[in-house]
Amino acid sequence: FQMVPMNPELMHYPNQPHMMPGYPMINAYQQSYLQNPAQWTPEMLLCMQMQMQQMVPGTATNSTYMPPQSKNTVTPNATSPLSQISDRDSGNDTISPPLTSQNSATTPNYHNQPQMQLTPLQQAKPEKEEISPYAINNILSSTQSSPDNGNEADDKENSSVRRNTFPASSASTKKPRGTPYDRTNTPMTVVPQMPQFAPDFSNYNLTMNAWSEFFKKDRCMVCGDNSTGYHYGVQSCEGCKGFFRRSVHKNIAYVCTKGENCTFSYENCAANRGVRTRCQACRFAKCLAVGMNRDNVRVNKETDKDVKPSVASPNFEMTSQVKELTAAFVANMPCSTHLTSGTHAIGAIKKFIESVPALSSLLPKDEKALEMSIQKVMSGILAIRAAFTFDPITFYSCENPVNLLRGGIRNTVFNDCEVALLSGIHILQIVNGGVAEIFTSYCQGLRHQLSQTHLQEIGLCDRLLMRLGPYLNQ
Amino acid sequence: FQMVPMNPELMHYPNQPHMMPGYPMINAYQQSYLQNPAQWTPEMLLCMQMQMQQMVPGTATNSTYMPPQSKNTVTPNATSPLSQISDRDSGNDTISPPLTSQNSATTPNYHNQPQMQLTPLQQAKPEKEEISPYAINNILSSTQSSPDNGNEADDKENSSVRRNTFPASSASTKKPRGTPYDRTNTPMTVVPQMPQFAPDFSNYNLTMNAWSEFFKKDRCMVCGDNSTGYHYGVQSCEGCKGFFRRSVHKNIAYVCTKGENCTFSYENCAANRGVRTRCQACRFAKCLAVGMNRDNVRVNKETDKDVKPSVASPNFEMTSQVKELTAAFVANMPCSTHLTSGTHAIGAIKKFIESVPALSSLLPKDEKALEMSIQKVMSGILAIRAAFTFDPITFYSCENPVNLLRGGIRNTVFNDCEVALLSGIHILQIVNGGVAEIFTSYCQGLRHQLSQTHLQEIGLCDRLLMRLGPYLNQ
DNA sequence: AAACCAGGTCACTAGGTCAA
DNA sequence: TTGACCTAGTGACCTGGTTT
Ligand SMILES: [Zn+2]
Ligand SMILES: [Zn+2]
Ligand SMILES: [Zn+2]
Ligand SMILES: [Zn+2]
Repeated sequence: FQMVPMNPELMHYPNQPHMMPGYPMINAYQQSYLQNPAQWTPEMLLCMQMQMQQMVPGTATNSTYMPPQSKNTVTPNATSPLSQISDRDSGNDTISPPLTSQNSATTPNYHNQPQMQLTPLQQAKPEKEEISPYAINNILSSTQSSPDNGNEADDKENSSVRRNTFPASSASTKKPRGTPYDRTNTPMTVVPQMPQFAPDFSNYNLTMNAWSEFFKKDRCMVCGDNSTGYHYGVQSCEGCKGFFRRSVHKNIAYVCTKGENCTFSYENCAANRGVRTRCQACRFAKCLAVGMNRDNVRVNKETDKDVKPSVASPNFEMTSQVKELTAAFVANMPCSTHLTSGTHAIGAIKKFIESVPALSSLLPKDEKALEMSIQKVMSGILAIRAAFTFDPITFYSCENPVNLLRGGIRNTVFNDCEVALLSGIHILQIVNGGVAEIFTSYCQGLRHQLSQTHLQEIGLCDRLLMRLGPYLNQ
Repeated sequence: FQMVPMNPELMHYPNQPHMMPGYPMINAYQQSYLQNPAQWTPEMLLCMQMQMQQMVPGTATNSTYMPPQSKNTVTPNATSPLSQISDRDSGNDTISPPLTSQNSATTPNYHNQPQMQLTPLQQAKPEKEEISPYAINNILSSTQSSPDNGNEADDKENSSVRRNTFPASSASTKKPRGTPYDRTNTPMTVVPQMPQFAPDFSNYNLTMNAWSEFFKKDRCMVCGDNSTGYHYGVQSCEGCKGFFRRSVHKNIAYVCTKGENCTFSYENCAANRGVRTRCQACRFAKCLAVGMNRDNVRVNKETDKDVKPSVASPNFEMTSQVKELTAAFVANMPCSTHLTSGTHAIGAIKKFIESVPALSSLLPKDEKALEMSIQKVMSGILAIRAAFTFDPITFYSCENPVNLLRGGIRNTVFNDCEVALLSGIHILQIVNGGVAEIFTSYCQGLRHQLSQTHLQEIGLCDRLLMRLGPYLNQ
């Protein structure tokens, strides 16, 4: 594979997406999004991660370990780490002006970024040494900030004198613990200052390399920070892990005082690491929404017991029917899976239905009739997935129903249980009109679940239920 | 290492920088600066801190967190506590006899200062106990200072009796909270009154020791006070932290009405904690300039939706002196001109100086002596041009000074006013040692100007000023 | 025995307080 | 309005038990 040199004909900035062979497409929206770390949400990051993964194998989250509940592993592609990224420039905020104060009209100096010519599918060297599990510091440690003149290659710059920043303290690149916010003008700014696309895309390779490197790291499903593995069943960072543990231990019922008007609601609040500490209620709700499991928290101290569960009923118990449905969903088509084709989808749905007696008993036994029924419900199920999970469903165009489903909903990331319930309810509506007794049970389960995880959104359950069934099939 | 005794031959005060082995060089600007705490800016202090750090290891601010495994190498070099600072008179707002009441023209009594003979690289003792995070109280409480002879190891100094020379009322060492001004409304000097250089530098060691001790503490990037850690992303003191929080919460639109006369503005902002009329607009602007992050403030009240976020940019006006200088520069040797030869340069500089009475009055009237003086300043002026304009100065090789001037500066293109001021300041330093009143005016004008055009680069003015004068002529 | 994930630790920094 | 002091989280890092 040979890197194609930049062709000015290809540059359609900013209106047209920019394409490079071997790299995913970047359009104006994505670009502006990526260049503003303050707005990053884990949903968006995961979405782009997936794009990146398809184009640049090895970018995927290759965490081999899976939480015990859901062992079915995904990892579709072989993980081949790609080019070495020069995130030397990722931490260049040691010299850059604080971005926050006066970023009004300052044109970034694109050409001061170090020049690296890397092909996207290049082979990588092991890079094994001194990898900290706290991925933040991995980013940080690679930020011996580049000097102003990126042209001259001064790899040494070991003399601490050379640095341009003010605080003479030869700051250790480690982030101090317990500091939710980044420091300005220090190399320990956590959100890496990613290289930006030059207007003429002359630094496209460099930038995309940095991004694919960034996306190699697993993200916290709650706040989008670097995750340190699975905590309470969910990829999450140390902060969200500790926050969830403390909350459950103390049995705190947070109340978001803003409610519907809360400017800190999901998308603004707990959704990204810059503001995750602003509203505890929304953060905790998000924790639950992405599937953090209270049961994984070991509450064995009696000091924790005496505190009464106050407002929100923490001990929500799934009915056996909901449990059954969720288990079947997780076993056959969990949210973390990507359905790659129509055949794949049909097979998964079929197995899913067959594992739920309450559903399969309502469907025809005949193989061919069953297939027909599945065909009828599939489009809806795919739309649900596309709307409320990270599964991109690339093989099927369902834009309209997805828009219908997502309309007016703030947090559009649902967990396995919720998606399972939505799918089950949709199936029941289609094949049975919703008259079965199990239908009511599912609806109650969904309402209950949503009241836990989406406590902000009054009436969410009703809105969702009204959109399922025949509506989805047009 | 043996301390070299003071050699009167080395003292070229005030024209030449003062050098001592093991200590950084002090030039006229730095000296006058250090001796006037009312003018201290955090940029300048940090700049000198950096110098000090290079020469006196251990002066560095090593406040960074060290992970426990690397316990071995904290104090990499010998921290030299050097002399205890006797800033009794620093917190004198409550007790305050001496300097505040009649500090009109009192010559400081240099020889009453404690005599300490310490080598700059001396070993330090831990000095760990009872360190308050509110460093002001540390300064205040350190009035339990070491005895006069630093030679004898006074590890204990537990007796509160042995106190230092300065008149000490052993009153409560705690500073009352929230008192920017004392009750008599006189300027309060929380910034400690450092020992000053005697005219003959006979107390050089003592003074430098005190300074290196002073520079060990982290400084507030906004006002130069003792910082208590990072607040909103920036090393800052409790006062600036609280001020920033309140400002963001209330979303106040400050407006500076004073322009250049404002005491908290960029050019002479900062350490003037004692000045009665502290300008909120300029303080807030400075907070933003040094990188304080609005997003770190958790705003949860909607009390203030009405007030518009303000820019709070004070509009400055050039003083007549700066105007005069700039006009002369533009008329005779503007940046757009290329000086083509030495003769050309000399003629232009001569006409430039002659058009500025404030300069020409300081230079000899005699034609030949004037020529000599111009010869002395020309190399510096040419270096300034070569460094900061597009004039190539092909007829004169000045690579080293140009590199010195440009080092660490991002935007090295200055305008006419700035180059004129730099040239003027350089001339003053060379021919006059920087003692003329116009010198201060030019420095303020430059700071002022740079704060407008190079507002990204905090401390640029100080860095530039320290490089002018004798340094440029080697 | 290596990887992983519970709980725990404690330096660190938000907001709040209230005398001045 | 200010700012020295306070308290309540916060999260990078650790340790120990469990799984592979
Ligand atoms: Zn997180
Ligand atoms: Zn909220
Ligand atoms: Zn301050
Ligand atoms: Zn002002």
